[in-house]
Amino acid sequence: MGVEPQRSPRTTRQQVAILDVLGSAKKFCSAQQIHSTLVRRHQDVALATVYRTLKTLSDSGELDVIFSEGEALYRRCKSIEHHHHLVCRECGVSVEIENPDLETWAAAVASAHGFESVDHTLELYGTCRRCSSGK
Amino acid sequence: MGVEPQRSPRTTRQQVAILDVLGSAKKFCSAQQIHSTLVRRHQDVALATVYRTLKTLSDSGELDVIFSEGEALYRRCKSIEHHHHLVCRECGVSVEIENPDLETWAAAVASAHGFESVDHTLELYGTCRRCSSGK
DNA sequence: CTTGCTGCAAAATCTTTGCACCATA
DNA sequence: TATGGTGCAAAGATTTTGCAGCAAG
Repeated sequence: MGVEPQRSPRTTRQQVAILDVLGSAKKFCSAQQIHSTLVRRHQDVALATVYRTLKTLSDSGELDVIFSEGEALYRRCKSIEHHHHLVCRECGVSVEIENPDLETWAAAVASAHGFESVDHTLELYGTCRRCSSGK
Repeated sequence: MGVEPQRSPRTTRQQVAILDVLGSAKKFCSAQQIHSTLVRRHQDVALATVYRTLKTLSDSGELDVIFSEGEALYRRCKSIEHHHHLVCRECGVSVEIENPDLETWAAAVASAHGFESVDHTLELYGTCRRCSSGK
């Protein structure tokens, strides 16, 4: 078994601020967006630090990452279990969703083609009620 | 319904060369990889043209795109129907797979949360037989 | 001939990294 | 006070774009 990546041994003002932004966001955010939010809140953190922190946190599994249009988007999720998201294309709001059957299906398809240690990515993109009524 | 994006009105040596590389590839390739292959084949095409052509082709639906680790990977697929892929993390070989039930599930989950015009991305990543036996 | 496509180079993004300094534990 | 974390600036990587010239139809 692989060893779980460790969390940093020190708690800093910057990390707290970044986690705070992620905690109050119900959407996936890019490093740049988080950085802007921090600046707006007068809690400046260097962009490089935002990137480093997000990488560390996602490596340790504390953040979920999705790649959209060439950039990484991060979100702190409630569930630690494997799950997926229903994301609004307009505003980015996202809902955590589950699909237990998918695991079984994925494993079956994989072994049928001789693939091992299979993993999967699944995200749903749509327009949320608020955004579709807005226009 | 939306109008299907059009294919370019002119057929050029460059486009043919790019489609040829994609046609002989059973894996998802990045723009850079396609460019390298073209150079290796002495069919040089400017990198910018490769990017432009790939964008045009994927916009018109002739190419499937997936984002992996921050870069776009393209593949010309056999089926025009909506489908997914089982991709090898090591060598990139991919197999086209289907999951009809997913559409139904996605639509249900979406409407349950008030989302409209939902779309989804699903890709399986694993290690193919050749790669897992190789090492 | 027309004008869409290409090549080239510059630039825009997103992300990473080297290094000196700061601050947590 | 030791050393992990941070800030800053520079560098890397991927992708886009402006513009002049080429070439398909």
